[in-house]
Amino acid sequence: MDQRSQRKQREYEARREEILLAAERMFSQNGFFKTSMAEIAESAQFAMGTVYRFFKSKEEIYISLMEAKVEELLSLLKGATKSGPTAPEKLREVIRVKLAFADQNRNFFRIYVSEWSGFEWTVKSAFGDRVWKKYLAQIDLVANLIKDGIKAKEFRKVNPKDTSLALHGMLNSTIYVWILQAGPKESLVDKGEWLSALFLGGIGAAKTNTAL
Amino acid sequence: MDQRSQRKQREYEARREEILLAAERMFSQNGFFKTSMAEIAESAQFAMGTVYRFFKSKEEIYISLMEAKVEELLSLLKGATKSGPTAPEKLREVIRVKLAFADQNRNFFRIYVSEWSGFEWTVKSAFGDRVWKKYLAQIDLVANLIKDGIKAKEFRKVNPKDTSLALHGMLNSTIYVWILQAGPKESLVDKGEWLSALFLGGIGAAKTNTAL
DNA sequence: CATGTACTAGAATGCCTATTCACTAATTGG
DNA sequence: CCAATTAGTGAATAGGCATTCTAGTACATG
Repeated sequence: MDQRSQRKQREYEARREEILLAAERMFSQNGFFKTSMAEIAESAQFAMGTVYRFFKSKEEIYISLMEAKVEELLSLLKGATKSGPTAPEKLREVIRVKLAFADQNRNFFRIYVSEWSGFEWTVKSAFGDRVWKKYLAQIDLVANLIKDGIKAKEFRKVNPKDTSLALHGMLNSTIYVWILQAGPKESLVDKGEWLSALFLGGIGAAKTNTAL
Repeated sequence: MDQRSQRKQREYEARREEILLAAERMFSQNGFFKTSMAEIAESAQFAMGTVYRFFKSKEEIYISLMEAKVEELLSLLKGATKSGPTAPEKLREVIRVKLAFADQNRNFFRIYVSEWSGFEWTVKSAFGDRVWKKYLAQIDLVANLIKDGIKAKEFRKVNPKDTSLALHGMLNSTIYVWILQAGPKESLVDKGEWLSALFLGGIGAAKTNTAL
């Protein structure tokens, strides 16, 4: 009996997951508005009525999707900020982790980067708000890392939050164009090294910056 | 007779312009999909039918809007790349110009940054394609500047295109968050200096990079 | 078995909104 | 001042799509 209901529970989750995966596929192809519930249902191999047993609305699907992934990324990044001994090393790990995640989750990132801000229309809803806050949490996380680095004199004095923001922008645009253009050959993660170098040392021709 | 038709011409343009302005207002508030033709018409103080005398479709309004602005920005940037004597100085000017433009065109930038890529759904149409190309032209413009700087040993050896892309990402995310959060007090352009410094010298604590 | 319960299905509903249309008002040239 | 052309109007049309509803099916329970 308990066994039974456990299995049920698992199956329920599995189905829910399948719907989310299907939704991710469709959203990443056509964006939120141009994806219809019929398409999601079909792609998940369920009837529309069934989809509605798992999610109250199309928006809820979308938000669930975003929230789960953003959370996952956030926790990965948290791990990264605890990796190496010095701030620069931690930072490099952060960059690597984000790129690797993007590599692994192209569909999601397509949505994420292209609509991350397109929240205009959702931000008001309590859910969208939560996702947005988690995005800001990522920025803050790295901002703190930078702050520590400054204290340790590993970084020069900059505004941590602005700097973190700039870094994320750098990464996002790199990721986005990579997703749009790259075949599976080029590795995104490979760009991590030089992005780190760029961020740490800048583009200037000065005597090699040894902060690395 | 000729005089008359000139005046007509001018008035026609003026009305068209008003519609575009109204559309910009609405799109920047609610995005493309959540803005209805009725709203645009009302905001422009015309009837819907009239709007359709000027534009074939909602999409055409949107694209016209984007195209005009992107073009303007592109030509401003072109000017900037011809400003100072050295590449780093030109680069600083590029950054300043883009920030100033964003400052002046907040509504547009709200759309631009949040949907720049959201072209998923339009990119196929010939128009959207043109806009996208002009965006890439901006990237290339700066990439060339960087290439020149490398030749002149003012910059270290980097991949110009990737670097340009990273710079634009940095700027875009900075701009976007500024638009979302700032009251009119803080000046966006003021951030130009340190963004230049960040990009040229990085965040590392090394001996001051004198490329500036 | 008989009966209730949980799932699944996909057609029907109802709303929303881009676009068109039949009409009125203005302008123009003679 | 009068056709005739052009500009402007907003209600009607039409199609799309999120959501709901009714009905059928498997499965569990007693």
